[in-house]
Amino acid sequence: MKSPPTSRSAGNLSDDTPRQSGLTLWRQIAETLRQEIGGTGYPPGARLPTEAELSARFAVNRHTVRRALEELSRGGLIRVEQGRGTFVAEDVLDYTVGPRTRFTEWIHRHNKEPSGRVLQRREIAADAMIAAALGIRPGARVMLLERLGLADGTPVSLTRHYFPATRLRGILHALAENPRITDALKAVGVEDYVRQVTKVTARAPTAIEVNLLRMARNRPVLVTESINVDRSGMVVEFSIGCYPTPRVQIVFEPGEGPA
Amino acid sequence: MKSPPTSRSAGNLSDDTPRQSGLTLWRQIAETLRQEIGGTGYPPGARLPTEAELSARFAVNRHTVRRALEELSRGGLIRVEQGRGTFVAEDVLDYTVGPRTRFTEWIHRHNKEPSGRVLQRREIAADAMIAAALGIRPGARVMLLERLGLADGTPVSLTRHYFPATRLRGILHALAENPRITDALKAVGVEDYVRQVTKVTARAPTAIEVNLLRMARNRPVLVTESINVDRSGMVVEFSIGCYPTPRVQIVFEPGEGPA
DNA sequence: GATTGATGGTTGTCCAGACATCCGGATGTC
DNA sequence: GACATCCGGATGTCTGGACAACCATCAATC
Repeated sequence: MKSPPTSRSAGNLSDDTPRQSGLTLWRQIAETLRQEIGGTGYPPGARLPTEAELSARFAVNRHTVRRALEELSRGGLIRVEQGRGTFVAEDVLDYTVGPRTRFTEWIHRHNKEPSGRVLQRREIAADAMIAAALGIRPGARVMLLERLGLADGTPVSLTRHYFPATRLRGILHALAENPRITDALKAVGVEDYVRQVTKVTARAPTAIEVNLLRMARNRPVLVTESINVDRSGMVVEFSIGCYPTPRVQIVFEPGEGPA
Repeated sequence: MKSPPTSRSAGNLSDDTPRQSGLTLWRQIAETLRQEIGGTGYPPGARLPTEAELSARFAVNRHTVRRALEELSRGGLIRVEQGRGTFVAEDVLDYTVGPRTRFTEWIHRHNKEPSGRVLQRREIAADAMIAAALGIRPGARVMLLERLGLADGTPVSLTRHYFPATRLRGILHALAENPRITDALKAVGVEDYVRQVTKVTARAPTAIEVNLLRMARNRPVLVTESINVDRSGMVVEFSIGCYPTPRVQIVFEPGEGPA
């Protein structure tokens, strides 16, 4: 059907994109699609042609199209779903990290409805990392709360919160009754707390995270580690949060600051 | 040479890893390598076997090995270099973002020798984004400094700094004479300055960034945007920084803080 | 009416091969 | 000695094909 191995440095894509000699095919295809998506050719949420259709259009093998789609997917422009198709990604959600970051207010600020799903709530023994963050000895009792955060029903965060059980008597009960962490802490006597330190990294998501956050496997998650202290400086919480890019991006804004 | 299509749900990898039915081959291979790298089988910087050797060892096609390596590379565990081989990644460098973040001190804190390479230093007209950040009108004169930061000779940051030229008379000359930004600002009368806001995102790197930062194409860069103000609150600098993951990770630490 | 099963369409994985591109050392040349 | 060239080895790109896994829908069955 086609000429053999195809000396790839000449000729044209059957469609509009010329085969520039210096650039690989999949990059050219990715760039073409990127422009079409950016140029209102496809609105957010719209479905792209299938891989077979695209490979026919650009007159390349399906794998080459897949390479281009993977690139766009990693960049966050599209979302690929097995058995369904590929879709243009939705808008991003700024996550403003400050001394007083609260989930509910974050989502409300974006005119969306916050909700949450508790995945775990139980007592565990502190490992070395948790102990160091909370300033307690390894093995001490720690309350773990794992929560999936949603904005208008779509997942935007996956957070694990660790509370020092001995310091905060009754925190497990309080967490069971109060969906909001701020309320639960208030119930055990912590009127106010501020974020002391936040650490940000990016990495590939785990399978579980992909599932819960409903994100593509090949997009990075932003990972934050933060320590919250009360007004007296006592550590009341250590939390690790995962956020799907590019649905969420992190904005940091230092405020008046305590200590 | 091999049995046909190979019903992949049974049998063993020729080496040590069993073909668990539920897991894809490339994931199993990635996991095996991940453990071997983690378990001191390969120290940081060590070279892994070639793709051909690995595909022979696991008795799979070279493409399957490549898929596994790509995964590890995206996760930051290894670094793949065309024509040379694949290597175990080095340690990470914490980038502590605080009100008083200075490049030189950052690197010194890690017992490394800071150095830099100026890529651009010229006057430009402010576009909308820069103007908004600096609080000046679009089109106003702005001094641009683009710099590659190195620690012990390896690139760790790529930053673009924008200074309001009319406010900071003589800044171009000062920058030409002083390698350190802190010194240059001091030369034009800015004794001290603090970071007002920092924004963090992750995205795929551009080709230029891959080159300058000597990083893998398929690892994300952390992107920061920050605004620095002097003691009176006047904006003296707006900067955009790119940092290669996982060589660099960002730690935020709010300090005493001003305003 | 609800569950089950079949079917077609779509993305995901794996194989096999060919050639391009890049790196680095060896070799040859001036 | 300095420089250019060649060449083997390594990763990068592209093709072509086969099948697996998953999704949505519709038909058949209970």
